[in-house]
Amino acid sequence: MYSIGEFSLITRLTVKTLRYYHNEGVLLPDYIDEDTGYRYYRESSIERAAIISKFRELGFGIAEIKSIVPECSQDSDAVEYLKAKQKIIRQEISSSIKTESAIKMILNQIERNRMNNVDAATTEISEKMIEDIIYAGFRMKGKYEEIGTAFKKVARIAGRRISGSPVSLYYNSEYSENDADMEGGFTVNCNIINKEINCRVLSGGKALTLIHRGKYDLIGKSYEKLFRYIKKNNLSIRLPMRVLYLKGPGMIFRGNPENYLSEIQIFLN
Amino acid sequence: MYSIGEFSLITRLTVKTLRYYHNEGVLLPDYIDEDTGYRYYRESSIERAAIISKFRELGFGIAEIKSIVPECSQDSDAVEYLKAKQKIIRQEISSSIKTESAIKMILNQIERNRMNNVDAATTEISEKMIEDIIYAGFRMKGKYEEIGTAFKKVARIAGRRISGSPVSLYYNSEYSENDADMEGGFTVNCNIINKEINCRVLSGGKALTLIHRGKYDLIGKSYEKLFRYIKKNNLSIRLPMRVLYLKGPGMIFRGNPENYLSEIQIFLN
DNA sequence: CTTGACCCTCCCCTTACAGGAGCCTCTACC
DNA sequence: GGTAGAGGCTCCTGTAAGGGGAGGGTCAAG
Repeated sequence: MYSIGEFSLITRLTVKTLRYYHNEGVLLPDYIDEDTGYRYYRESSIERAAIISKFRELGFGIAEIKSIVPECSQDSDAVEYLKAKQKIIRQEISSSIKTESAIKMILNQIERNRMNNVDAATTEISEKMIEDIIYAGFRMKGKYEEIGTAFKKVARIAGRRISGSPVSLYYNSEYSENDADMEGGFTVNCNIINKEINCRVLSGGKALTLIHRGKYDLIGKSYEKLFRYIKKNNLSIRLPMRVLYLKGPGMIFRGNPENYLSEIQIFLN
Repeated sequence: MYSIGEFSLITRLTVKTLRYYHNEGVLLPDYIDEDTGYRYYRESSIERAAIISKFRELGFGIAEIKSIVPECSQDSDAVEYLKAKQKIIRQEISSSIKTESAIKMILNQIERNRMNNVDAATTEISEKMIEDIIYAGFRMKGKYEEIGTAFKKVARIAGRRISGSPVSLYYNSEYSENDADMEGGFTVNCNIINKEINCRVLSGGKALTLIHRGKYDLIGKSYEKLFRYIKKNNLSIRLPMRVLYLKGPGMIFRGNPENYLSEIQIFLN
C-alpha cells in the first residue's frame, strides 16, 4: 500500500489531482484510515491511474472517463468513444485553423497597407504606367456607397487568394447617383473559377493617377481635379476608371477616416 | 441611445455578455439611469463592440482586450499582439493535432488487432509462405523481456508510418538468459532513414508458424513444441526467428493477458 | 391602471485542478 | 517519551466567460 505522496510519484499525478479524482469518484483509494483520513493505494490501482491518465491525454473529461472506464476492459471497447472524441478534436482543430488564418489575413493586410503608405506620399496628379493585374470582381448597379457589398462577396469567395487592396471599377463616364455601373473586387494571385465572381486579367497601360486622402464621400473633388486636367490637355480616356483603396477602415479598427488613402486611376488611350 | 436589449440585437452580443463586459470594464454603457440602473448605449459604442467582438473571435481574452484596445487605434498598432496570439494558436493547433493522431494510432491499432484475431484461430503448428515486409527495428542485447524498450524507441521514430503489429527478431539459436541478441520493431509502410533504427526489407519464405496464446513468459512452451517438430522432421532453419505480437496489452487498457496472441515464425531453408 | 415585455442585482454553476490556511499525523532522532 | 520536520487532512477561494434562474423593479402601449 502506498501513501498518496508515494502513489503520486509513481503515477505522475499530483496529490491534488488524486484527491480530486477521489472526490469525483473516478479513482478511489483502496483503503482509508478511519481515524486519520489518510488515503492508501494498492499496487493494482497503478494501472487504473495509467488508464485514466491516458484518457485525459486524449482529451476526455473526468466525468466521461468515470462512465467509460467501468464498461471497457480492452481498447476495442472504447472505439466508439474514441471516434466521437476524434471528431470533436477535429472540429476544434479546424476552428483554430480558421482563427489562425483570420489573424494571418489581417497581418497580411496590415503589411500591404504599410507598403502602400510608404510610396503614397504624393497627392498630385501623375502619369504612370500601370501593370497588368489579375482581378476578381463582382459587377453590380447601385449607389456608389453600396460597392462594399461587392467587396464582401468577393472577399468571402477569394479568401486568402487575395493579394492586394480592394479595387473598384466604374463603367459610367459620368456621375450616376442611384444606378452606377460598377464592380468591386481585389487583386488576386491566381485564377478563381466561380459563377458569382468574374476573374480575369485587367490590362494595364498609361494612366493618370491621383491619391485621395480622407473619407470617400469627398472623392468627387479629386475626380473634378482629374477631369479638369483631362479637358485642359485634351486627353482621351478609356473606361472603366479604377479606384484602389490603399488604406481604408481596417479589419479590426475603423481607424481615422482622415487618413484613408485611395488612388484613382484613369486610363488614357 | 439604445437600451441593452436593442444594443444586444445590433451588436449580436447577449444581454448577459454586455452586462459582463460592463462589469469587467471593457465596454461601458454610455449612460446609466441612476434611479433605475438601466444601461443605455450610444450609437458610437457599436464600433467599440464590433472591435471587441473581433478580438474575441481572434481568440483574445477580455482582460487582454481591455488592455490592448485603448492603446490601439489602427490595425497596425495591434500587430505585436496579433503575432503573439497567432503563435499561441499555432501551439494549440499542433497540440490538438498530436492528440488527434494519437487517437488515430490507437484506432488503427485496434483495427489491426481485430483483423488479426479473425484468422488467428489455430494454435497448431502450420507451414506458411510469409511475404516480404518492410521492417524498421532497433537491435539490442539483453534479457528477453527488455525488448519493449526497442519497441518504444522505434514507435517514437516511426510514428504513423507503422503499418502492422510489433515484430521482434531473435538472432540466437539457443536460449540466452541475460544476453539475447534481438531486435524489436514494426512493419512500416515506407522506408525510414534514421541513424538509430534500421529499416529494410525482410524477405519472406517458407516458415513454420505457431500462435501462442497467453502471457509471454510461457512462450517457452510454444518454442519447445516447434523445436520438437523441427527435430522430428529433420528440418534446417534460418535465423533470425520472428515473433509477431498480434495482440498484446492495448494502448489504453492492459487487457486480459490470457487473450494475448503472438505468432512465432521460424523460417526454413 | 394594468399588463406584458424588459431590465435590474445577486447567486450559483460550469472544468480540472492549484494555492493556501489551519490543523493533524507519521517517522526518525535524541 | 518528546520533538521537529515532512507529509497528510479538510475547507475555501480562484480560474474564463459568461449561462440560468430567482426575485423584484420599470417601461410603454392599450
